[in-house]
Amino acid sequence: MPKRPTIADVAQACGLSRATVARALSGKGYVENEKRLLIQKTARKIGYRTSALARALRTQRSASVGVLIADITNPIFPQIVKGIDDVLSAKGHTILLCNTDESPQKQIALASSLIDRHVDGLILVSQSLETPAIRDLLAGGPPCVFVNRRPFETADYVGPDNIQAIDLLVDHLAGIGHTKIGYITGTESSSTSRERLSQFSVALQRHGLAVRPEWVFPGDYTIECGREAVRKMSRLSDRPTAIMAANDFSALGMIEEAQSRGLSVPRDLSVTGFDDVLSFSDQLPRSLSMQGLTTISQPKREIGMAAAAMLLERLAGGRETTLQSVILPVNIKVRDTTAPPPMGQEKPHRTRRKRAAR
Amino acid sequence: MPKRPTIADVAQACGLSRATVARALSGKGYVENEKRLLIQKTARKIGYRTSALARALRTQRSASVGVLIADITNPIFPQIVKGIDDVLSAKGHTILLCNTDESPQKQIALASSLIDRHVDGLILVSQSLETPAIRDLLAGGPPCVFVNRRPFETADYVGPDNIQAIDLLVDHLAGIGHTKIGYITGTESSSTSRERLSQFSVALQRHGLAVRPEWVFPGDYTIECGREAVRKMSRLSDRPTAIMAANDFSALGMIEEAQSRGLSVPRDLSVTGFDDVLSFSDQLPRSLSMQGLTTISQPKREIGMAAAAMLLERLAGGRETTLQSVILPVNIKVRDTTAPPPMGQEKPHRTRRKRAAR
DNA sequence: CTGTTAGCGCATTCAA
DNA sequence: TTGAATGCGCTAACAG
Repeated sequence: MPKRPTIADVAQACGLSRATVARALSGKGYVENEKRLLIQKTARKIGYRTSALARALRTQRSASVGVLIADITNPIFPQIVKGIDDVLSAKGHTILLCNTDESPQKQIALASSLIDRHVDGLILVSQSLETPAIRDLLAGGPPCVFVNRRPFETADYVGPDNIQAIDLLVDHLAGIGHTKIGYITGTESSSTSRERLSQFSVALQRHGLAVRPEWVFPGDYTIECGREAVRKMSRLSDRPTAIMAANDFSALGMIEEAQSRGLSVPRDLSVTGFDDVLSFSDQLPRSLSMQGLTTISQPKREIGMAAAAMLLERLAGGRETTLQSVILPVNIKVRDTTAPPPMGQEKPHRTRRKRAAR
Repeated sequence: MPKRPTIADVAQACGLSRATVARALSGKGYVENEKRLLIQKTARKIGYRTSALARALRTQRSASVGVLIADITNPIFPQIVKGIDDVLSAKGHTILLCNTDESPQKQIALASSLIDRHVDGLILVSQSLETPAIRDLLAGGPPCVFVNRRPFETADYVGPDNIQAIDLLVDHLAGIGHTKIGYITGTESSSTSRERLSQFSVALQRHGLAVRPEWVFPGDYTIECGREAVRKMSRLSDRPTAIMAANDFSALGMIEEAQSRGLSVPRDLSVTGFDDVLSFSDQLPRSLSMQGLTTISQPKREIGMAAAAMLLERLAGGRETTLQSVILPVNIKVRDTTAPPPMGQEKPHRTRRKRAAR
């Protein structure tokens, strides 16, 4: 393994001092033009590559940022990462991407590792931060921006507008006549999940409806929890005519279980999702994609870009900059899994008022 | 921004020398047990974190490996990355993941950046390496393992068994009676794509069939190229009864365009894909997922794990270890898009011989 | 067992 | 404009 050339090697090859070479290569400081050219040429010739390690050690800046994601396998995350990547690489930062697998242990191990590597900043996507250990760690670490889940109020944050999202869904369902609306939650620990649930209640009230606790099914973003919810529901004597799921996977599970029990979606039961995970299907005709799921589509790439931009700002401005919070608007995709409730059971009625655009 | 504590700080707080502290913290070398405990405690107290930067600079090992992927947005890659991550993080390596977006410029920029950061190794997933620049760069860089595409023979490589895959597909189609089989290629520059195409020809011959150049449609892994292929095909007087696509997206494009022209898939035209991108749909009943695509499923996670394991071996053994190549077996998923050819046009016939399992 | 010393490769001050 | 000298934080001899 041939040792890689250093500044000293270039300097020697040129008969100049290391300092001069360093200046020539970094572009900072005065160097006679002719020598600069010579230096650059020989550097290239002998295959010199500047060591980001040594530079970072010296300058205390690594030009890298760490990104923690909860599950690389979930289709919404790559899109967010792409957004982050697009703005960060444009500014010369390298992103170190790590997958925490929703595990607090991995979370702390990876965050430590990134901090040890002197990342200039951290972007935490959908991290729950349940343990105090991780919070202490972050407190002593570089600036960090939270995406999708906000562990505490005083933190830079970017996320979709959950309030608006729930409103859109409830308005849609109530608008086509549903009065008996259920809900499947996400995991307890997710701030996002709590926020959505609480807005669910608010939105229902706006339509003169109340939350029925037995129609709120605990979930965890999996297909299985959707199935389970339908099983539970079918044991009830008074059943909802529509159920909103915390994400698309739960919604798919519901649809499956409902169908296997002879319930037709949306005729007997309307179902909504969240995330629009199968969004590539927009490129295909309806006939080809699976039954179109009525769902909320979040601006994934924009969320990533906003988070990256926020971090850059913080990196430039230091700790003093005031805390920020960017909430991005979402869209509802009304497709095939929602319809008016079964006749004779509910009468369609008009929405009391159209909610103002936000 | 409070400067982060260094070994010197811990040493001072303990009234010991830096060397002793270093030994205590790294666990190497002799340190009196009592002092070791004291050191560890104070280190924790003042929030000391060892600088991976300085250590890497000193030891010339960064305990990190760079992973380049072609498109983080394509569902097959996250799975591969997960496999890589699983074995690498278990060994204490951090993975630096970068997205080249299929762009040669990004590819070279990112590879440079990773090498500059002294990654111990590189895993290149589906990278084309068209430019000599990148090949020179890699030649001077750390050990690297190629996944899915192999730029040259003398390289560590992990990938799916393309030969077997094509055989499975052709055997399946020929087995149900097709004699007129077409093909949509992937991008020219991909070794994988070339390998598959060449095996396509071999497999056809084995069934006594010949490749018809006008039935080989150039493609680029997109939905659109699938549509285009069907358009071209429909201008032909003598048409294939089955077309194999280089990946699932092209296959979807074909199905769409075929249907919009009033052709029924699979009654009038059989279609196969490659990758099994919608594999999560296996968890759902057929009725819910989109029309089940007959396709090849590769062991994505295993591919990632094998690549990581190979790199680790190379890191341990040095350059001397003999070059390796791991080819992993694939599966065919026969679903709803393939059926015997239209009657009267082709007669079902028996496969000449069953190909031995590989 | 512990401390002293000397770099890893680079950026940066200060003199020349 | 250039060169000599210093140190970022750590590890690895080596000497005590």
